[in-house]
Amino acid sequence: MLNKKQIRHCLDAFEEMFPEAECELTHSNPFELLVAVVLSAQATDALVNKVTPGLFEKYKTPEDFMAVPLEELQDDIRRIGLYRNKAKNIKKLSQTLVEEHGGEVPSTKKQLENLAGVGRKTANVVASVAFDEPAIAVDTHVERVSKRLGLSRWKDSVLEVEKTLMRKIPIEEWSVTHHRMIFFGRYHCKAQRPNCEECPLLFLCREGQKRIRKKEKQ
DNA sequence: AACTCGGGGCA
DNA sequence: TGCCCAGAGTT
Repeated sequence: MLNKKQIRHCLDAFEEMFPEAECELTHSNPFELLVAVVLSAQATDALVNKVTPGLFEKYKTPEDFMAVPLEELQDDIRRIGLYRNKAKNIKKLSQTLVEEHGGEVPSTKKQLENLAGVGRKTANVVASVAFDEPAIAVDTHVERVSKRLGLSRWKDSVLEVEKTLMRKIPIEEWSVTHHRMIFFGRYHCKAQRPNCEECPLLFLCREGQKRIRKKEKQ
């Protein structure tokens, strides 16, 4: 596991590589963000962004989602994948918003996690992006990057990764770091072919050095 | 912890 | 073709 100085190196490198990193899901209010994040599970942002503009043109409020027949909503989001469950969840979630939150999106992680189709990751993203609550949403990118760099241990669960990052990163940097790590993971420290040769963090990355050695042997 | 849902993108 | 993707819910 990295020490404090090494962690600072990581945060600085993330900033230098992806200073403008931010949530890429197109949305103009918390409700649209919530729906977009629910839809984005196991799908790419690019794909979700192709569907949501038209979707939000048609559905503007939780009531709109409640009113439409399930089959019609499923058809509207078919291209995204996992659409059967997602359509059900969005209808159910909309009903909960209306019945328990006055039609508004709640701002706390706990309230968000109680909504259908919203797990810890989605709750963290919405709380952080829409309401500026301190949170680190651990998706596959953040998890992979954390483990490769040694910001967390290999055998850590997703929850343990989140808790470790929260412990090691200053709270005022949680949000930016979250987004920068996602960009770092998607464009640089990729799951399949990480670009270790051109990585500014190779000097402190055991996984990267291991990969380099392996490549040199071949 | 493992399994399922699932179409799209990419090699 | 085969494999992976900004996960959540159930068993």
